[in-house]
Amino acid sequence: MKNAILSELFNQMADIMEILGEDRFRISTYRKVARIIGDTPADIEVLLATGELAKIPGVGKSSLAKIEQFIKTGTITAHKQLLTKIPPKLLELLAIPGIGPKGVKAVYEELKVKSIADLKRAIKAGSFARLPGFGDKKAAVIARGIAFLEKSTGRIRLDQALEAAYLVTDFLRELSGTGRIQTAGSLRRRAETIGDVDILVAAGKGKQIVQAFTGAGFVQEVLAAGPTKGSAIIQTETAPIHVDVRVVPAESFGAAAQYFTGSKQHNVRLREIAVKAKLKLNEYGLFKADKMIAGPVEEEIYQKLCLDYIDPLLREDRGEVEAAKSRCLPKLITVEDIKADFHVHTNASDGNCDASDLAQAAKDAGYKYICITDHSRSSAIANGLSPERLAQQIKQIRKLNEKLKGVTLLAGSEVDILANGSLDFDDKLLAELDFVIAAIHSGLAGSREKVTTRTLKAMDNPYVNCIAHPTGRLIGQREPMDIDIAAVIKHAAQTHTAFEVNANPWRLDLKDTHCRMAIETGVKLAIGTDAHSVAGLALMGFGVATAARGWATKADILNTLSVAKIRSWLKSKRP
DNA sequence: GCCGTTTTCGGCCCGACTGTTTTCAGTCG
Repeated sequence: MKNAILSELFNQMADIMEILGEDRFRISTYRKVARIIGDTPADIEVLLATGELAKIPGVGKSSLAKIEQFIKTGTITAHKQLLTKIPPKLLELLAIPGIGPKGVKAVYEELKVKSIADLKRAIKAGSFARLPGFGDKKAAVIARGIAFLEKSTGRIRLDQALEAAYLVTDFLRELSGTGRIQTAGSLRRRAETIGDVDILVAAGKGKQIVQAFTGAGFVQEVLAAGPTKGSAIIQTETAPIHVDVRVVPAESFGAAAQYFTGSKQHNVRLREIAVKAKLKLNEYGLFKADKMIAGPVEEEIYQKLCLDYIDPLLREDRGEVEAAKSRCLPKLITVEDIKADFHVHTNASDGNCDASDLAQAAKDAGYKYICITDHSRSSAIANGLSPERLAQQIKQIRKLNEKLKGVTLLAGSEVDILANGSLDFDDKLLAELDFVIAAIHSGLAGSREKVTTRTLKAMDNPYVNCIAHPTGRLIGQREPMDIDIAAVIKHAAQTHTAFEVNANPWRLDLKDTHCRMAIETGVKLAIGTDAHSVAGLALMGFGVATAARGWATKADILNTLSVAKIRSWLKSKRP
């Protein structure tokens, strides 16, 4: 699949054009095309061949020609030509917080800086600060930016961002004079990774609130502190995290929540609609001439723009604005709809509690059933169960069920898909189980053909109900397998196999766009926390949010079925 | 480069904060 590299090439062309100071609208067109290609789960080659690509708004003749040239030849002439105009390493400077295209252009032309290493030397030698328009303070900002870039791994996981958000919101709540507090930005949208944490607070005295925040004990470094915005690096248990606190007047709280939740692209769409209706939309409200017609309440912004309210989870400019206009947004899955967890481990394999603990915890969470899915024998590191131990566990679970009231344990297994696509247990044993999830745990770096074939073959087994973490990625740590996602989704629909949405914030696998593709193909999703402890069950919300970001409704999610209905759904695949 | 319910040419979303300024450009979100 060439989507990622192609998206990168368009972004790179935009970067270079920015440094060269070319027309900004032209540049934003390149960025838009990059985003469209990067966002789509479908293979760009297929989209091009079927003519679908040409139909996407924003992709015009010129972009289409470049994409076609890349598919045919592996390069884009325009990209190559742009690359001759600047040293390629110069582009890495754009990642430094505090320096943008104009700054990069200046240090390149005036100081012959060609890389981050060059820039560091120029700052140290003092030549950077002597450039017109720059100075000692700017030099210090950039030096800090480079240090931050070098030590940070980039974006953080959802659980880390939430930890920071709780820390700061709890602090703000204790201050006098603060009203409503709302998390915004990519965290509110539950994007899979978070750049920085945005928190809104309604209050009159902005400067005081900002000063209190930037002076708090958890603040490591203050980046900015004005009358409405404070920006700081804060120290959490897991990582240093960039947090922005914005103070807004109560009458603008809804507009600010809308504005700062984004995404950027979603907001652009909304402001375009506003402009066409001769209105102005900003973080203070929606205005007709100078009169505010919406502001305190977020829902009213959408209402006054003649749109249905769009859930933050959908605000990515992936068709939600059109759907809101034509009143056909999906009714998204919520945690309240969830009646089960499909993926948990006990101390029989690598978990730290037993099945009865999990049953009680599931009941406490308001679930009707929970599926015990310990590892199979090939996952030796995880103390995977032998056939004998699994048979034993099934008996135990049946016995435990006789005593349980209000909650049911389903006997399951997370069965390894072996190198040749066969399963770790034979069919006779699998037939004893209520729910079988198959998973690849080894050979994840295998070829596209190999990992795809393994998964396809596993789905052919009549006892496999679900594929766990289908792409195998670990966010920020391990790339997904090079699997043909379109092919496996199609086969899942044909074989009546569900796909897992692994709720662990390290995984979120399937991811949002793949969830959407599965749903559109008619594949059911089973959300599993992959919990190894009672506390792990609480990760469910991340999985629900990921599915909802893929436009999932209650009907798409197996976790919403009653025990009776899930049993009958599971039987329908069996011989 | 893209697009069209005022347009096939002339537009294309909005504001805060900072630093180096003497009224604003650059960067960021």
